[in-house]
Amino acid sequence: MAKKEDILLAAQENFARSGYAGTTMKMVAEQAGVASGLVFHYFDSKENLFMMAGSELIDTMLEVIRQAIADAPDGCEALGAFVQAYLEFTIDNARTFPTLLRCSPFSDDNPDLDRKKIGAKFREIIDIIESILRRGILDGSIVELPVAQTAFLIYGSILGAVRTKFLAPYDVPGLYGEARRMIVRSVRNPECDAR
Amino acid sequence: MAKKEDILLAAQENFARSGYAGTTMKMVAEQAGVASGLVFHYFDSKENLFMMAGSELIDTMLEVIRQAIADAPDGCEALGAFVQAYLEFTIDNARTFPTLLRCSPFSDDNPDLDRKKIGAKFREIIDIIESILRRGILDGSIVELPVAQTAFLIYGSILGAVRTKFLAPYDVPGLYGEARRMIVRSVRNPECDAR
Amino acid sequence: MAKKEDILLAAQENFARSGYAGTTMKMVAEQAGVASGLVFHYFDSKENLFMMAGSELIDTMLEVIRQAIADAPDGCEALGAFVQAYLEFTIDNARTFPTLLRCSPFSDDNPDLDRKKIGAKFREIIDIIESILRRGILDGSIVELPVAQTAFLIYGSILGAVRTKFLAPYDVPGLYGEARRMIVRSVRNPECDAR
Amino acid sequence: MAKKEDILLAAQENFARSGYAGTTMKMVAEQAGVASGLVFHYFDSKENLFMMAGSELIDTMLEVIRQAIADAPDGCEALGAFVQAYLEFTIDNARTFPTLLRCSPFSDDNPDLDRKKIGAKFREIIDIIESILRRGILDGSIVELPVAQTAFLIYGSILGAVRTKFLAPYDVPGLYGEARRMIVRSVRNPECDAR
DNA sequence: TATGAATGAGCGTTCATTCAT
DNA sequence: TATGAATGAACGCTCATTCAT
Repeated sequence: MAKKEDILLAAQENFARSGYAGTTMKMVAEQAGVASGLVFHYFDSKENLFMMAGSELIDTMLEVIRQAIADAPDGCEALGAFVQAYLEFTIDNARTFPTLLRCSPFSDDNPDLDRKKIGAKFREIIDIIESILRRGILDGSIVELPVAQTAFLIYGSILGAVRTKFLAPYDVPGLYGEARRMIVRSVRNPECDAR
Repeated sequence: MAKKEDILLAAQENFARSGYAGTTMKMVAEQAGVASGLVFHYFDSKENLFMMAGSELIDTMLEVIRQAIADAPDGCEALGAFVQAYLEFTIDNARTFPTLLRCSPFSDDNPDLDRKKIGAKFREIIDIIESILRRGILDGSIVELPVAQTAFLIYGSILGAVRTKFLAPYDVPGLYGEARRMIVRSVRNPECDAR
Repeated sequence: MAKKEDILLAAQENFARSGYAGTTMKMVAEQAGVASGLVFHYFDSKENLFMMAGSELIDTMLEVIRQAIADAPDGCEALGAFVQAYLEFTIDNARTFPTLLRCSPFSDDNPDLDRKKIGAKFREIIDIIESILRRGILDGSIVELPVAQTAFLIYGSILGAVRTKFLAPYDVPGLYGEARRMIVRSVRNPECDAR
Repeated sequence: MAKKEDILLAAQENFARSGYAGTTMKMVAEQAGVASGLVFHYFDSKENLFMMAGSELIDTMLEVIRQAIADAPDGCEALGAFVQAYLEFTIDNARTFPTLLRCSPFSDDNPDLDRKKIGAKFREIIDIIESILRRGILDGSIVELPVAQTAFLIYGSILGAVRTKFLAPYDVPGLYGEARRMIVRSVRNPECDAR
């Protein structure tokens, strides 16, 4: 049983480092310290292993995020807490997180992959942002705006920052802090006294 | 001569559709209507073909963008024009543009690829945004903010919108218009009367 | 397990018959009756397979030769035994032996090949000849001569005979017997009463 | 016309350096400073170019050798002159000579090559050695021995020395001088007072 | 004579997957 | 549960050769 978890962790690290095409089942098996056959025994196929690796990450992340926004006093603060929790999660899981980037529906890693199942989980993230926005509009901390589009754009902005940090070869100090500020600024109601 | 261009176009479309790993040299050759050897004759290797395909796209795009922002009256308007030109370019080149996403330094397509040369061209885009921001801060149309980080974040936001439109399986009507509005809103000086 | 040996034997025969460039991995796999992937599974690359094929041959040969010269009463007789054992080995292993010719450092088969490891084993052969010569000079059965150069020349003469027999399209009956006689004659001390 | 000679020289140097399989027609064309098509225009095929390159070399060498042995007083001296001329030729043409090794019927370079025509020219070399041996036996400077086999063995010994010098990674100072001495010693009539 | 664009068969190699043990 | 031998389709790439100009 422990070996199944070893394999999943090895997969997350390898997919994070080398992408889907750049990761071989043998690499995963070797890093996990098992025979390659066992990887198939537990995970059936490379595609499935990839999705399982991503699923486990996103489940963990959703839990962390839900806790982080639970106590926010208003929508605007909830949004700030959301962004912060998301960005912190990427840092706390720096060795595995890029797998989540790669298996997301916004990724360019491998367009042939069937992302239906995992797509639903990413949809949950968007839905959380939407509900935060709605709450903020209701309580006056966020300006009137189209929640559906804005939710996608906010998520896109977060991913933009994460991609810059994890994938691009540029060193941009203070990027994450500025990202949070900028996102909040782009939706906050100026007549509100928050933050 | 014409065949060289046929190959480049076929490459741009294939890389856009199927990604780096998902595109084979034979696919490119077939779509271009040439023997596979000719692709190597002109472009030496798959990696080089990929970079050439991206280079040609980004050169064209840079030219379009520079013209678009040339006549803007102030920094804030220039930023709006920049975003609009970028997004329009992705629509006008919908069949080839994703190649640019994939060869960018912010991509997760293939981490082993050497993006040095093309990275410099993407750096140019960031630099343009930076100069727009500086101009806007000077002329009062944009609030005081750290230009380096903000430039990256704005570019990340644009890419977020583009990824949502081109890669993700969600249909979000009006996304591009809202993206422009949101980006401008996140930096505009409210005391200014622009737009 | 048995398949690994099948592959090695098939490689030895193919490299012997067709040379390095003229042998394809598919030819080897087919003759061995396995899938081509298995050849790489066991031997990693064509170059490594070539070297392994040669190594196995030379190890076997060195053993045979060392036994053959063990009981010689003097240096001159030892040299005769050496030459005879070498030549007999080429006949007993006629279908595989040319591989040894081709992977030797004296070969013109493929100058790009890294012959370092196998070169050391060929060096052992030269060393054996040197020690035989020294012994013969000491016991008076061989004339005074520069052992280093002579060892190389004797080995070269043996190879000359072997090349004539295996590679050249000339039929020269009695070549091997005459080769042995001539080599011994070229170093024997005439004042000695041997043979 | 000069270009044809440029190509031939470039071929001789490339085949010498890289062998038959390791030399491409493009390499030859580039070194000769011509388009690849011209190589085919003059030489039809790679195999033919190889043979032409070898032929030109062997013709030149045969001429040199014939002159060298013309004035020898007896067979044994003629043999010494032959060996010396051969070895000197390899040094004077160090950059091209290995091509001759590679296209000889004693080579392991490429067993599929049709060496019929060039084989005849190498046969001439063997015949020269045979006639020298016969002359020496007649005039008493060389011991009674089977001329056919011995001619092959002497040529093999010479090639052994040349291979050691040109192909093998060993540095053996004085090898050529010792080769000549050893070859002569292996056939000279001791009752004769020569050299 | 001279060019180099164009062809396409064939190569070494990789790797997801299967399966006997 | 666990191994790793075994498969074979598919890939990037090479290069001798042809041919229109």
